[in-house]
Amino acid sequence: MKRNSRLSLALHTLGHMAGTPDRVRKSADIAAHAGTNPVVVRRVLGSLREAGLLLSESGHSGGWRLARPPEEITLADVYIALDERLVAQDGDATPHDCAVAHALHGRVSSLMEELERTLVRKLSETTIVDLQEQT
Amino acid sequence: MKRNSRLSLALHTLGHMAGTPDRVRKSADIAAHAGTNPVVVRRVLGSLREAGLLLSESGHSGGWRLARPPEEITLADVYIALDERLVAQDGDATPHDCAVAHALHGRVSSLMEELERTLVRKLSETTIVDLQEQT
DNA sequence: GCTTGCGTAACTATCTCAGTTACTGGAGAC
DNA sequence: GTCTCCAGTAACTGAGATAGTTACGCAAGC
Repeated sequence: MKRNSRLSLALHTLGHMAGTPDRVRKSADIAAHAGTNPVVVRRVLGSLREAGLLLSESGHSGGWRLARPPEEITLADVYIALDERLVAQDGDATPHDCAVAHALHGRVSSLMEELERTLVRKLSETTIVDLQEQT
Repeated sequence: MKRNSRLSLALHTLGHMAGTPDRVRKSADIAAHAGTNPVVVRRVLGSLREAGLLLSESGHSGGWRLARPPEEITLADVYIALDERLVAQDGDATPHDCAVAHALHGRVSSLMEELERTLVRKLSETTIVDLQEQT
């Protein structure tokens, strides 16, 4: 897998779960389907559990399942749960006593924040159920 | 310096150049002001020269200066010249014969591309002259 | 021809992040 | 009770990206 795979892995898995919400899935099976490692799956899905999107259980017949109806889980929920930033933030927060640096930081960072808000808003318009259908 | 510093370095430098367009600057001076290395400066500004935004000269009284009036250089020009992607692209281009992966990729990547276009459009509304003034 | 500054290659140092190994502990099967 | 299955987690490894650094060549003035 490559970069930004956490969000892809999470959404891909939830997309499948939305199709058969009652089925309990093991991290090993999820990993095999996604071409990655069970530990990676547990790490990523663990974040979603902390956010209240998933439930996990140990032992025989244990595994992962949705914590609430799939139509109540949006892509934004997942994005936020993973604390992703697909829009780069202006990292130049160095306290530079330079007017140009200030003006630059102000303009760029406010622009990036606006884009970030737009992204979340757009993501919230799609639920994981929508991932079943072809666009 | 930290991440995404190439764009910051470029814009910061051009912002100063917009203030005194006739002054020729050495990469060593620029590097000192930006807290980085002359070679890094030459690398970044070299991309801007290739894009026709800057001119550079060797030897005594050599250095860097704008290739055209500062009011004709927008932040988008710089962004594009550096081939930056502040909006992440959906890297999951793996040909997965999985309907969910397909639906996911389609929705997310089109969203990201739209954001990218919005970013460039917004950046093109600001010239490096505007970096002089406080917002 | 000496100095100055860019151009560039090559190497190093960090940083991030996925992948991996190994172990713990809980929950059901038997 | 214990055995097996599976999640939880810590710790390490490896790959990739990128800034920083060193070194050297070349061009332009003095």
